Amino acid sequence: MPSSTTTPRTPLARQITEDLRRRIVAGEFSPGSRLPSEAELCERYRVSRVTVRTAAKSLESQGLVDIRHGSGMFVVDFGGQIRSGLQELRSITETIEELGLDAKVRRISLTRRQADENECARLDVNANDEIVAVHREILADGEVVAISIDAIPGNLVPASEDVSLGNGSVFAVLDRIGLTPNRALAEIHAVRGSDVPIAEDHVADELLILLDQVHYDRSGEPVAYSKTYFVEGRFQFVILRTR
Amino acid sequence: MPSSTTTPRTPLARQITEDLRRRIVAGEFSPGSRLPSEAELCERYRVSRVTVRTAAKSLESQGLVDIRHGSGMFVVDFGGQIRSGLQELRSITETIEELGLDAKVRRISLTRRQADENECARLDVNANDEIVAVHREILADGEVVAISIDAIPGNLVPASEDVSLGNGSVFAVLDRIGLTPNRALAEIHAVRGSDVPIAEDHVADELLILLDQVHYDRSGEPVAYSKTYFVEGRFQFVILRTR
DNA sequence: AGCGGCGAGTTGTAGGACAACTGTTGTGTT
DNA sequence: AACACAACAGTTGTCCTACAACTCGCCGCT
Repeated sequence: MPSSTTTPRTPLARQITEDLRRRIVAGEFSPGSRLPSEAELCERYRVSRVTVRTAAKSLESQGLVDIRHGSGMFVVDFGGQIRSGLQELRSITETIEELGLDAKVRRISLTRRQADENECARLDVNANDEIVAVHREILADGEVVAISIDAIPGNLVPASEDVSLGNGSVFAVLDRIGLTPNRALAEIHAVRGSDVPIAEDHVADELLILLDQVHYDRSGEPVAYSKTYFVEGRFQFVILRTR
Repeated sequence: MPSSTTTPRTPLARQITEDLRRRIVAGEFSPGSRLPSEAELCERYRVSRVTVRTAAKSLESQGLVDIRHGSGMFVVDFGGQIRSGLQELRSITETIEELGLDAKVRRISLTRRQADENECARLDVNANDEIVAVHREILADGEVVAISIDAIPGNLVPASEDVSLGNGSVFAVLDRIGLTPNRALAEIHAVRGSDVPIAEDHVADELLILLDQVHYDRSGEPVAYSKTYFVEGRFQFVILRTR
């Protein structure tokens, strides 16, 4: 491994993808309307058509736009409202705030302890290895919408970061220590409130959706294992399915 | 509208995307391994690099491969097994069969009736318009894994197709009448077996995951509204979340 | 009015060239 | 021997130009 690793700049195509995505979800282009042609976007961004096309294709496979041969690129129209989908890897609080709600996080506990059997398998660590476990409640407009358990291998997190783990986003901490997750494998399950290990009394009779996911960094190493229990009816999961 | 509309051929890039996808999920390239370089794929498929790159990018945004600048394209490794994700728009039976199970469909009923309030809103049809409703059970290896209700606006389906609707895939019928869905907006809910309208007795105590989705064709028109109830634990939902 | 073809505009594909990045290999220094 | 660094080959990212395929409205013809 080289001694000094300079981080490569973000590719142009990705920058343009992000910019267009922001503009679309911000409503700059109304649903159903046609976006500027590839040629126009080339001038606008001062890049080649290849780059614009790469960005466009990316948006298409995200389900945000529809590219029609010979006709143009159109903003997908889902009855007037665009919602944030589950397939994009973003923090829960971010998603809540994008819906215009007030997001709050309450830390319930933060402990360093031995990994259990399940966590060992998911995170690919040895039995008895230490992990940092954070239990939290996520509130939208003062109402509990989700309960989460995040587990990170202890050797990845310096003890100095422990305190900040419970406060802000787990993503932010992972970012800071250079372990940005760029994909996750998520299982979806339906569970009863009484089966949630850290549930409060008032959810015992509720149904919840469990998002059971392992986050991987760009090198393919698992960096976090999280179980997030969403209270049915208080948080709407949406998936854009394509093709 | 022109009198004769010839369907355009499928773009090369899409064909290559599909072929590579099949090869990858079939295990032709082992997880973590490097795929042939773009230049090699160009020769293999006899297409330009633009086309190969378009296909590659598509696979990347599906979460199947990881493209690394200066290094190559690698099959994403999720602990050794690649599973079919929920974000791809394919029939349930196809998905089951890809997992190596024996898929069967049992039609419970097929009726033409007035659309209810919910269906009107989702399908954007007028109250009292007729719809074709199909109730089915989907079995994997003889066990019921899902119960589905599919609703299609009656004016879209010639009565001659009614009989085939209950037997094969709903997708196949929609294909035949030129209404191939190319995207869907899906909500995910957790429900009790006792809340499933057409449930058998034996699922009353089970939990189910409801996939509540509207299918749109390429022109953006809703062509089908389906509610699919999956028995928790018998069908594993997986989502690949990226970036 | 209706039909049909033409043509401008747009996306899809081709081919060649160079820039940026990665991993390895080799070389020189300590 | 161990380490730092330069060179290099291989790969993906971007650019340019040109043409093919497709869509849709315009216009003239019947």
